[in-house]
Amino acid sequence: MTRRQTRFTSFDVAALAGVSQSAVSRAFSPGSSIAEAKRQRILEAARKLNYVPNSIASSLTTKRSNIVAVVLGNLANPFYVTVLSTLVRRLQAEGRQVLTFTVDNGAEADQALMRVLRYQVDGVILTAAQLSTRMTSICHERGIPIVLFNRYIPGSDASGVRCDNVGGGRMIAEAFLAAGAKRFALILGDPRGTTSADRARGFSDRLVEAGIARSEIRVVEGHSSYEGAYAAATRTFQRDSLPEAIFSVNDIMAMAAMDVLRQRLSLRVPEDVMVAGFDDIPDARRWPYRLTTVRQPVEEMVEETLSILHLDDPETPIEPAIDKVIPVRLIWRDTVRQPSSA
Amino acid sequence: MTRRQTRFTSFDVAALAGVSQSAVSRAFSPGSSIAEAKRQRILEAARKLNYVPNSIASSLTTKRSNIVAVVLGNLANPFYVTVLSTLVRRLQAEGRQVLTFTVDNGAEADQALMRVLRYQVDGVILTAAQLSTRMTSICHERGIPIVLFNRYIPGSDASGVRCDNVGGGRMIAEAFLAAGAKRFALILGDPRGTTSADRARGFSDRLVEAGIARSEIRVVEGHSSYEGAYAAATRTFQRDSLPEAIFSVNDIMAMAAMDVLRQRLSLRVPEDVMVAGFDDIPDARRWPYRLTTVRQPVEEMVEETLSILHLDDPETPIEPAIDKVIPVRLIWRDTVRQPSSA
DNA sequence: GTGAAAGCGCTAACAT
DNA sequence: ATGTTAGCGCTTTCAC
Repeated sequence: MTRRQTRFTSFDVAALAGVSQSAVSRAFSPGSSIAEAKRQRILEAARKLNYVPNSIASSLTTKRSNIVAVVLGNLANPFYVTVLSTLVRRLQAEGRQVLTFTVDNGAEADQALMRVLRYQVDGVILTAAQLSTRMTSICHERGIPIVLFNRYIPGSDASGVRCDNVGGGRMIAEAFLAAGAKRFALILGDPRGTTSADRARGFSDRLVEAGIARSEIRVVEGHSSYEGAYAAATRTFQRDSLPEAIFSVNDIMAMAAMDVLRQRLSLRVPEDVMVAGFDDIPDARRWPYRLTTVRQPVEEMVEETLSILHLDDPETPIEPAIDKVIPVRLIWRDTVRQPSSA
Repeated sequence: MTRRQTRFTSFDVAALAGVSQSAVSRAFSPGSSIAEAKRQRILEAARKLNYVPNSIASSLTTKRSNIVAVVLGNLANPFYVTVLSTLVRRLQAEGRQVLTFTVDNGAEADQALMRVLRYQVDGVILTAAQLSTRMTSICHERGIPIVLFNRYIPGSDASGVRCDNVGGGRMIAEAFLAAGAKRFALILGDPRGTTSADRARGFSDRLVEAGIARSEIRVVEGHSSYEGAYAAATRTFQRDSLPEAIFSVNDIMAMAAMDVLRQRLSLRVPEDVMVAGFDDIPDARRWPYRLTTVRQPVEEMVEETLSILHLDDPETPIEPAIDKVIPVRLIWRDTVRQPSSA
């Protein structure tokens, strides 16, 4: 089987249907003025030739590709899998394509972006990566809107959508406080990301407000991954010096902590140690975790992201950086003792 | 901030560098004949203007987009997350982009493909979806290679890469047999896919060869998802009529079965009931599952897929449908009793 | 090695 | 409503 060199073009269809080439173009552009009968004839001819318009060619003239780039950190954290699949489903539904990129967690996305820009993408959604301000201005110069998903870059003029990370951290602190905890541990994620830092800050600040000394909050670097947190928890937690409550800035690390507690130290959660996470990923909702956590409203965040992108009306000037913060809520499950009053 | 209408083109760079436009093109095409000094001067000018070549325009002439389409079922099964991320990493490394598509599990990918074809993609990788033979011939007509990942379409002339599903099913049967099991259950996945059917067939055939009556193999529809399998297992398995060994055609459903067994029926695995899966997803490797399973060699399967795609030399005629089957191996963990001899 | 010029397959004025 | 024409930003002969 050899490859045919040239696929059919609108000229071929035009010839077959006995019309002009521009008529073919119109037949495939919703809302353009063409007689319905003629359009049908053209569509018929197109079907015979298995013709579909060449988007590459049309992008060249319209300067719109209908492609959106999504830049992700690694997919080891199920939360970002949910984000990606929500984004893909949503964008596909409105007839757009998704160009997927991964960059190492916390690495600069500049290089990836540079490559993406060649494709005249209509917009960029960036999650889990750093971005230089030079890069954001390059995008702006070209009129490519870019929105940061669940992170912000201090001092940057890029828009972003995120959930209330600080508020979520506070909620966990309050839950622990209500359960009477006095000694805490805090498992941190990616040190370069604002997300982890914000959640940690909300948590610590609330504790300090309640009169807890900072020295009563042990800080552990979990590196945002199950493995990283598992190793760190194994090193840090010993039967003789245990915190009463552990807050992990994401669910995947909270699961690792629970595994260490229960499997290696034969401790019970929440009776011996309480644990809480952040994200509300599917895995942590189920037995044996049933994790108390803060839910990120992914659907809503995605809608908000898309609305900031303004994919429909590219003429809209890119808005001055907006920073949309979406409220979160606490999901009570089984890993934090709940005061009976609640 | 308003959007500038036109980004810089090779003409702008040429003007700034005092050369012809074609020189600029050459400066960005590795291996084209241009004096090194001149190329540097051009690159310098390009940097000043933040110029990057427009891939859309170049695709129009070269007929190659450097884009590969990946069509996936839903991402709820972590195995496909691994596949996607391996594919993305690998393709990115060689300078290609990935256009990601999802279609409902088992649904036809025809429509998605039609859309993808507009983008002159250099190749298509299809996982977890059905495809009409009409569609494969349309791709072939256009010289777009397509490879089926972990599935095949009987009677189709599309190439495919898959692991030895039948062989893997047999391995599990043998493991169960060696442990002395006599009554079995088999949790099926997507009824429209060949993958689930092949694994099930290998399993059943081996048992029958060993003298087990087909009536001793209870078949359960798990619909390929955790939730589906959890519901089915809850309905099917009761304390008074239990199989001795359960084979689930994928890990995610095996995890669901274990959860039902242990949490709802208070049974022990493997002491009371043995369980085995297929895929070897990260989650199932860990406590509390430690699942005995068949590992799919994803990296190898991806390499094979890419090599069949022949992205580098598009002139190569598309090979007659090749059906590459990669051997698998059994990963012994804790959910199947292991004869001490082994 | 380098520049001029002819497309690639479309869309968008512009006529009619 | 329809056809004609001029690009979109590149790559690629083809001369020189």
